[in-house]
Amino acid sequence: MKEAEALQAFSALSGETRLRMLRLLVVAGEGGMTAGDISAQTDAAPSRASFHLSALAKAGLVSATREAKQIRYHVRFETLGELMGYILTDCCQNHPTVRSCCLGDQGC
Amino acid sequence: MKEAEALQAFSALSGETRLRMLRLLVVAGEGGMTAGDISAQTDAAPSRASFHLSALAKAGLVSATREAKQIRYHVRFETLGELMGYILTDCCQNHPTVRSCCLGDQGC
DNA sequence: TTAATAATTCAAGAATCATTGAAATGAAAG
DNA sequence: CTTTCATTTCAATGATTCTTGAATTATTAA
Repeated sequence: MKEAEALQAFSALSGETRLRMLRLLVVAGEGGMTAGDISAQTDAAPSRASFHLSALAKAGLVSATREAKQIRYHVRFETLGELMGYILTDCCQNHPTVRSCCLGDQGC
Repeated sequence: MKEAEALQAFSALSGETRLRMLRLLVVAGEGGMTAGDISAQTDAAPSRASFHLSALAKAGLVSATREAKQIRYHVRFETLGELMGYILTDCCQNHPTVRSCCLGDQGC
């Protein structure tokens, strides 16, 4: 991940509504969620939801696929992993204090 | 780390100047850097550097200590580790794809 | 084709953030 | 005590970003 992409990802994650949307999509898992469901569950008007979802999509944090009349969104864990890698390696040069976040529950 | 702190951190990292400042401080290591050095090495006027450094400090990503006439800044790896933990655990629920970023060079 | 539904795009104004230069603060030296 | 140096704070302007509602596109059904 390049600096420009990381900046875009940080920017996309730095809004309350967008972070909540992403977390909703994480909980939704494989099934994802439609734009309408996301709009409803975040109390954001459709145009506002669409605006924020497209910011997340532009940053590669979510993907969108049309499904009949609706558009279904999925979280893209790959990009989140790359962002983690950027922070850990490019930004923090693998500093052990940062790296220690990896020592959680299910090890690695 | 709470959501509000994570948002503040993402916000602090979502600017080119601030990300560059943080990376400078990572490279500087234990010694840290003075506000003047950071200002000079980023081509940012002193007031501008001060503005961005205080945003980083407010997010807990850097610390500041006065040293005679100068103020020395250090990166706070702890906060960066907590941010990584937030993304991995709170945000992504330890999803293996995100977790795989931990499998780099010096293992864990 | 027409109507209905789901979502996006657009335009306007509101709100927030960044930049600049000048003034103020804090610390050391003469 | 005054001056100088390093940095921050302040105020004004400029630039982005966010929000809202209306108009538009895309899809399906009647």
